[in-house]
Amino acid sequence: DSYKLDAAYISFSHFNVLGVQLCSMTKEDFTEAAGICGQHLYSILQDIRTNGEAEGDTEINPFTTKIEISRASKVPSGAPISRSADLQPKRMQSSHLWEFLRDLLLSSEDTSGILDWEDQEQGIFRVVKSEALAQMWGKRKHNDRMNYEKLSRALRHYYKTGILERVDRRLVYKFGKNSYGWH
DNA sequence: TGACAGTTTCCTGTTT
DNA sequence: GAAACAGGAAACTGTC
Repeated sequence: DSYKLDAAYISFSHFNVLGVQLCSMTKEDFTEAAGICGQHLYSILQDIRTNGEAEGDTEINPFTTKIEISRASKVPSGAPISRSADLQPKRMQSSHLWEFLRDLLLSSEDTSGILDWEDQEQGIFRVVKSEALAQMWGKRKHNDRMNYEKLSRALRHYYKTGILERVDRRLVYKFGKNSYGWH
């Protein structure tokens, strides 16, 4: 968001490295790994290395933070940077429930009042038709036994990870600090 | 093949 | 009484 880049076009799979390793990459290594955004990303990295944190950008980017937490911890220190033959960026269709809800809220298609924003600026939304929503989710996951009880249990797991925050109202949820893309 | 994240399923109890 | 919420526990599934 800060650099007006579409994260979907960045090959994050090639950056399973520590910060030290990242900063020691040559320009050729970096641009090869980063794909079509390589040149631009490399100049941003050089700027950060030279000037420290980008001016006015003291917040942690939740997207990159997510990558660090979920991927980097699995890579042993000093592991070589992967060199996949396929360096083309891939637009993955995520199957995560909260992203499904987010995309439904943001989509222009008619959701027949199944899910609605209460306050988009704060990320607060309401489930209007609980069972219909569960059926949509079940359809996405090819699971015809899905229901709202199970869906809501999955949503409650998000409270402890900060993807969602509690709203003490029935059928009302709020995106938390570790969610993104709904603003 | 094992570890892990993200659910899914089932359950008991509570609140609205 | 029904629907929704809360959260523990274990199983399952896809990815790395």
